[in-house]
Amino acid sequence: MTTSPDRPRWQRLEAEQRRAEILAAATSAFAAQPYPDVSLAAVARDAGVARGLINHYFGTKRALYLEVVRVAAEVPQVAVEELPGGSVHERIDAAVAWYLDALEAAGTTWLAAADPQVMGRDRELEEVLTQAESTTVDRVLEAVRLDGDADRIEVLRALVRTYGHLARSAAREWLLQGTLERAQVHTLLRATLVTLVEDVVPAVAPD
Amino acid sequence: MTTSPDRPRWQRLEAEQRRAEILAAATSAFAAQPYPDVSLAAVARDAGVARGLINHYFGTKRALYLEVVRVAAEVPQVAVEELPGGSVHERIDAAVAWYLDALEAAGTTWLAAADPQVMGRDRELEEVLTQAESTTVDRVLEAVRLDGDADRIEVLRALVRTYGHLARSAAREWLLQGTLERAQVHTLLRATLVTLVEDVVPAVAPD
DNA sequence: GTTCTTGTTGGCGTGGCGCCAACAAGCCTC
DNA sequence: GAGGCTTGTTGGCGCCACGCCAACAAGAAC
Repeated sequence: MTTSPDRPRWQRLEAEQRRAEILAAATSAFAAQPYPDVSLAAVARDAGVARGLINHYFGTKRALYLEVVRVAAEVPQVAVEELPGGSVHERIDAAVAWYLDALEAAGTTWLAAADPQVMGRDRELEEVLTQAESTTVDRVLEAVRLDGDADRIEVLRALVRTYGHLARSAAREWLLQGTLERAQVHTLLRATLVTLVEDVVPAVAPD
Repeated sequence: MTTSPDRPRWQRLEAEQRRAEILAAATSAFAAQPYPDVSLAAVARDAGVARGLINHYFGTKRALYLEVVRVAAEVPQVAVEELPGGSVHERIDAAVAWYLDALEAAGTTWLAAADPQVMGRDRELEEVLTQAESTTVDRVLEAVRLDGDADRIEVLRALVRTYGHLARSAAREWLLQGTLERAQVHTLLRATLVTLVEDVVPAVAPD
């Protein structure tokens, strides 16, 4: 025998850590292939773990996927902490720079993972993304100093959500496709957000 | 026996028609549930057909899905035919109205099925959507009278693609979520497209 | 050293997908 | 109008992945 017989065949980790390792393996798996092509067996092999353990921690394959998306969607939020002072223009410029910094740091992982294969007609997934999105949206509203009564705030949120799609799309063109450069994306996001705040909002949802 | 014994047990259809029926059943199935929850057996039952026939026409489940997306993504393009004359502002306004008309007519089906969020790490699906998207993008470039050499055109296309995500997102807020009204969406799309053409493009990709 | 907790394993049962050979509906030919 | 031919259509077999569960053992507690 080359290995001593009393050497543990597997290591007992803290639940949280083992869970994190599985989640990491799953994240890269789901980032590399579409959902149905990802086999839990492969994820387990990659995480150095028995396949059944994945079910133990996450229950179902779908639940694991949702968890991956949930975590990935929250990545850029941690970077958004303190808000800069100054005029709205300055705050917008700083917020855009933040966003791009956060993306550059996080790598392309979240762009790949946080864009689910199927968003249509999937209440649960939609829920996860909407939830993760709403925090960021409110941050942006705060950054551009927009608020209002209950009716107005819903319209403002909707507008900012659409802007969010523009932003993510631009980030993809930059980081994944390479069709735009960072400076170009910055210009695009700054200009459109200024238009949104100064032209669209007054016309669409006046105080 | 209640049925005459020489009555055919099944009807022989033209390949194209049978294919269309299966595709219709699949479309509503994929619109109703996430991919892995859709069983070909259920689709076959819904289409009144043997399960094996689906494989005969589409090969694999994934190929069927891609076909559904492909068809759904092409819906709004048929409405974009003649371009209006006049100034760029007028053309933009008309193009936006077109787009909203087309969506209103097509119903919410394509928004659900051909979700623009569907991007990430899936080369084939990305291919399908990009392909369906490119025609529309070039139409928009034509509408706003933008063109240029090979280098510049790629940047312009990328910019318009990001705008497309904003537009689809706004359409969803309007038609699916009900958080925005048509007039508000119109204002948003007009203003941002004007900004894109008059501010962003000159700064990002000058002649 | 002994016991207890619980993280971890391995395999069984089930269900769905891909494939294929046989069947038959409807057209063509004589 | 009978027979043959094309090909749309069926039904079922084999395989693989997932969900579940009972047993195992690593490491802490005492």
